[in-house]
Amino acid sequence: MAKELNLKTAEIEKISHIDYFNIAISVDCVIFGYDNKELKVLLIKSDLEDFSGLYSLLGDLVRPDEDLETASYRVLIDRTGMDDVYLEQVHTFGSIGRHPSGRVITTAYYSLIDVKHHKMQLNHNELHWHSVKDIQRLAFDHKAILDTCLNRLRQQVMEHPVVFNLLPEKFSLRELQELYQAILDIDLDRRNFRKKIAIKDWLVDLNEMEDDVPHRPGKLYKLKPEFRKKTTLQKSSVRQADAY
Amino acid sequence: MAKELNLKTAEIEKISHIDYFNIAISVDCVIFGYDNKELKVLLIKSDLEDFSGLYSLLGDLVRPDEDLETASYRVLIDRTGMDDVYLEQVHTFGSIGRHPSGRVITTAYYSLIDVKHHKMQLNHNELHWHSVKDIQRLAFDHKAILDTCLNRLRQQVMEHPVVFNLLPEKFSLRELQELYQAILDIDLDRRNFRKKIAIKDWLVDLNEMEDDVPHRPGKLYKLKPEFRKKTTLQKSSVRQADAY
DNA sequence: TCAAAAGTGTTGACTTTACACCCATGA
DNA sequence: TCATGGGTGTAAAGTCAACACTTTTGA
Repeated sequence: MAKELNLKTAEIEKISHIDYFNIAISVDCVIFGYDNKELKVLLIKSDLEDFSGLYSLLGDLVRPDEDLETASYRVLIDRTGMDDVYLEQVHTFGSIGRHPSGRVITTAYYSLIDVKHHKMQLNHNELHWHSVKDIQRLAFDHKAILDTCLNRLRQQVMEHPVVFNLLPEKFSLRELQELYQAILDIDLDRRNFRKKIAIKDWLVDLNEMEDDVPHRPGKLYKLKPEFRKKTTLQKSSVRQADAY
Repeated sequence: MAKELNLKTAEIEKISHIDYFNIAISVDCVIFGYDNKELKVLLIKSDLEDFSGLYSLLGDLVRPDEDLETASYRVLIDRTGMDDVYLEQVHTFGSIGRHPSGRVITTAYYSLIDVKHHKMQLNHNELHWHSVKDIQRLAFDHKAILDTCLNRLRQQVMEHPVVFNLLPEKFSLRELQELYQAILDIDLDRRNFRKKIAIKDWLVDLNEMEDDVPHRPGKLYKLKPEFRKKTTLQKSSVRQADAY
């Protein structure tokens, strides 16, 4: 049994490739945003007949001359106009039957963007922000992809300063706490939350105040620049190894 | 700019696929073992000229009619003879230049096997166990893949009962502690370690003793069957979403 | 003056770490 | 009888969770 299956990586160059190039590879981006105290995700109406009425994530086939990350980054730029974006690979979904038109393996990324950013503009009328909590079904296996990415995001948020990519540059601690609550779908104690954030030492006090609230304004903060970490695009795959 | 790049997932079926099938997809398996108080990984000598003298991970191209997991599982069975194996996807490496013979995107899995298992047999004379600590360079980007997988394993180990896949069915607490120490590359306090393991309630006391040690024998334990979790093969990609 | 949120500390419960002695076995 | 590891508990430090009152502002 082992014999006929025994095909070494090192022999790739020696075999006929033909049979192996019947698989397409795509990227799908779970683009998270935050608005109105809710975690959102950017979806587009599927125009595949198999999924009529359903929404899907944003993705595209990977071109032979671009990295996976370049491809996801391209999708992001195309769809949102944003070009300095947090992007993280999560998982690759490769079931045989996952795409009705043929064999397509997809690598899922999630990204975090500020929906109010001045560069932000949706390029398609069927492109909309949806509340993550309300999503029941999506086209393809995109619901599973969304769930996987949401779980990964939840893992990250208390350990790493990533959620700031969802906020405008200046924000109050209340806004930050509401964001955490939206992502984790739990309530947090205000005093404990503030203590925890203070200990991390991620923030700079801007000595400015909110000015658009109908109650006592809070102080404004921003993320310390050294914690800003957007895409890993500029670096090689070795960088990916360091990411943990 | 957005126009010419604007290729929707949903349009895959409408375009000519030709250009997109110039990418091959492979899996690479970081097969961890444990022997002689050291964490090992199974490597094969590369027979690509570009990497002469270097070792590489075990991998293979994915066939158009098999899932990613099926492909890794096939590599595992072919190379080790083992057919009930812990397997977990870690990351997909897709840099343009990562493979000298062409564009190959690879999804990395790590797996944990008992090197002393009776079914275990290496099918190739250039296939050997290497101490993870001693590995400096590997062919392709395999060192980065190994590092990424090792980091993932280290993350998993204290939270989830996975390391038992590296041990024979019966083991002593000393063996278990030595294994954790080998994986994490740190020393652990014996009393604290035993307390921590006791709290997790993963183990069954077999009421048996070690009988091959030159000192006072320790009790033998096994993992409670409900924590045995090998491959996710039998389930669909939805399962992958649950994995977090 | 009311409503809303800002801002702020302490206590008790729990978790984590550091640490040492006697015991059982085989050589 | 010696060497090796088995087996066990406690105290101190640190972390986490629960909880309430006064202040500031805008309406």
